[in-house]
Amino acid sequence: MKKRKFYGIFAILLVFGVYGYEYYINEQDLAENVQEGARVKSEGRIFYLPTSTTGQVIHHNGYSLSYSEPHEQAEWVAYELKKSHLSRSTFERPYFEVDQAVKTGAASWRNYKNSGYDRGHLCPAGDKNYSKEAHDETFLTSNITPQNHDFNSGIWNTLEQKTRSWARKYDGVFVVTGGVLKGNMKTIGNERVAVPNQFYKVIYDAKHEKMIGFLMPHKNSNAPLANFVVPIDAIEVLTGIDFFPELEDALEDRLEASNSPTGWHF
DNA sequence: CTGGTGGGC
DNA sequence: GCCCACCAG
Repeated sequence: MKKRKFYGIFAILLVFGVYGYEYYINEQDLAENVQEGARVKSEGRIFYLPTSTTGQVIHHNGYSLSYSEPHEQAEWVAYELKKSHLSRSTFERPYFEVDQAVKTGAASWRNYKNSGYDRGHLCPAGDKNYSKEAHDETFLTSNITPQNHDFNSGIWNTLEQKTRSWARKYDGVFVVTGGVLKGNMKTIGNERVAVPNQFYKVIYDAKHEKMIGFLMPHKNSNAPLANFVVPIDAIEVLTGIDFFPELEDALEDRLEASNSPTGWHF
């Protein structure tokens, strides 16, 4: 066997070996994620979900959500983004499916057809590329909200990518995200899916005990992400949701209202 | 990465 | 309903 050929085969085996190991590790992670009531037990840590203003909390394998029937979308979606979830591989986009776990009936994807709005993921598919099952689960309509394409593919996408980079840098983060379902909103489709005027994202770094919140108008912007940082409390007042109830008091004081919270590297 | 449309069977 | 090609920020 020639040396070049040997190294070629060796490289291929190495690549498959690494991906195989990551797949094995991720499957173990999924099995360890026990969900009970309003709590998610993850790696020995009890993670309290946000409060629900709608009374309809649903747990999927990769994320939980609180569904607002009047707005035909989730008021929040919450999940842990582990460092081990980050993956270079990707999966083919499946078709959107109505979430059968929503007892009041989740919105149909047809509301979005020719609406001029994207079917915008709340929990991004890009955060779930560690397995096809987890990836496809993000294509339930309960995880979707109407978004301007420029916003979705613009600054919102930038924030989602920054979140992934923080998960890599800080060894995982917890994420809660959604549209602000308040005030006068446009609707789309027969089921009148509300188009939020603002979107928020709350990110919690459990390892370093720090938290950051973003509030963005529903329009694209070229401004730096740091310009959209707000105190978590401001998002709570706006939405009526309590994020991370058991941690909030201790961390809230530490989070300054400034545009560059300590510890978060932009 | 984030998404869309149109055509064929 | 599903799959494919092709498109844009």
